Amino acid sequence: MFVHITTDRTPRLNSLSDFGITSGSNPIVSLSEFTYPKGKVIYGEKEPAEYVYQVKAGAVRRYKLLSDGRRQIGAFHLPGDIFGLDNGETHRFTAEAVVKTTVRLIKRQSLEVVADSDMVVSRNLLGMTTSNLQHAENHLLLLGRKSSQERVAAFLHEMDERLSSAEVMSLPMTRRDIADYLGLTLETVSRVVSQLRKAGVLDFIGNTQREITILDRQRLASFLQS
Amino acid sequence: MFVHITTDRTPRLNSLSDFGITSGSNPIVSLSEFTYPKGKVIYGEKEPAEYVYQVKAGAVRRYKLLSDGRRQIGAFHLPGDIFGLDNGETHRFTAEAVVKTTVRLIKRQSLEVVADSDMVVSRNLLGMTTSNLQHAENHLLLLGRKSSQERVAAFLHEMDERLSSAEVMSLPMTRRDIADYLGLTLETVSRVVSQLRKAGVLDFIGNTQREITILDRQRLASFLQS
DNA sequence: CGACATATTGATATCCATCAAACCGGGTGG
DNA sequence: CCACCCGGTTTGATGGATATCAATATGTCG
Repeated sequence: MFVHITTDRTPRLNSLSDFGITSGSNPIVSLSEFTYPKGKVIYGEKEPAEYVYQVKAGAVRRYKLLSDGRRQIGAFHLPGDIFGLDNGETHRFTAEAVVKTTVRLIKRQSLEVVADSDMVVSRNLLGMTTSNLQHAENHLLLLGRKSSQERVAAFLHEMDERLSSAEVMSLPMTRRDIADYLGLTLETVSRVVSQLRKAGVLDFIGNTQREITILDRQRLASFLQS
Repeated sequence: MFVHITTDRTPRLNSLSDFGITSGSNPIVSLSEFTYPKGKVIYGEKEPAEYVYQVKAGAVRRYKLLSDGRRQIGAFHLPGDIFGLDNGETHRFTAEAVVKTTVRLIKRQSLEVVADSDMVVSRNLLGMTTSNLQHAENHLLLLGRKSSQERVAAFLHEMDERLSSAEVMSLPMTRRDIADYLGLTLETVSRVVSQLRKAGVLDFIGNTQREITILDRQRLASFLQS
């Protein structure tokens, strides 16, 4: 269906460790790079899992859809993150570029071949899968039992840790994306953000609603509930 | 904190394959059995992950708690299921016996030692972790985006597949357990079950509300939404 | 049988969704 | 450079699904 490796791809020879995977023997495997425009599907749910990806620049959302269009985003992937490692023949999510995004990719099969003989790589795959699981498990608690305030606070806290450089975080995703990650509507997300702003917990920077500073991490954390 | 291996434990020598794990060399590792009464904690969140468990008889709930008591059950484990495989030093959930439950257990460390040299075992660990992840991913969609009817239908569908023997399924868990699995209240679960009963989709058997027959799988599936 | 846990059902409240309008910022083209 | 458009956001008014509170019914276990 989706041929994501098109004409302008730039194949490179590289090492697994550049992909964030340490290897005992550190063999050379082929890596390539590709850039997707904003909104482009990188792979679709149930498509054969041919590649594993690492975000080089930009952001990716990974989601499931119900037949009537309801969407649940399972995770956002930011620079450095690896995604698409489904340990199976097909992808269980759709992956889409949130903004213009450059990824590096590696053939799943080549990774598996190495893993079969290299215990270090094999352990790495298990480790990555485990951290995906851990993230999903925490998200279950959020989706099943937390209030809208707690959800938004948790999201901001997560993003603050992951992409805040120098006091300001620039959210690549829309309110709708955030809502679909948190199991809310975009209006509810917007209202809670406004509340937090009025409460002096955060503020917008300059003239955009995507650039946010956390003014009071202490108080933000107090909305978290653990 | 919790010493779950007490006096009456029955250590046995056994093979990994009896634990549902195939191994290339199939070495002998020690397995023991233990029985927990209804409601007993098997291990607590953040406790060191010393053992991996397999349900022999009974049922287990695995959950996280918020400080104010809100509970999210991540999974139920039924006979044959393996749980407690957290691939890390500590457990990320609390595990509790839903009813009187017998488990077999294996030292995590011994499993890891084998996995380090046996690629087949190693792949098995990855496979189990992946299926946990897959279950969690589907549950994210349910918790984030499905209606109470869809949730209860999905639960009944899951249980029908997993523990229905000969037309009748006997649910070991209470309405509260089901609610905490589905991110609902026990009253809402009860109401939806009543609806489904009035609609002729299911019925109670004999004189209990825990023994259920699905009368119309077709119609149950129509509540599922995919 | 009695007592306690669990389940059902009803009445009401609450949080969040939905519907709707206005606003804002960025880009485009006259 | 301004006017307009368009995607995204905010804010308001209202509704609805599910939570909460409460009473009754059912089931279980000593």
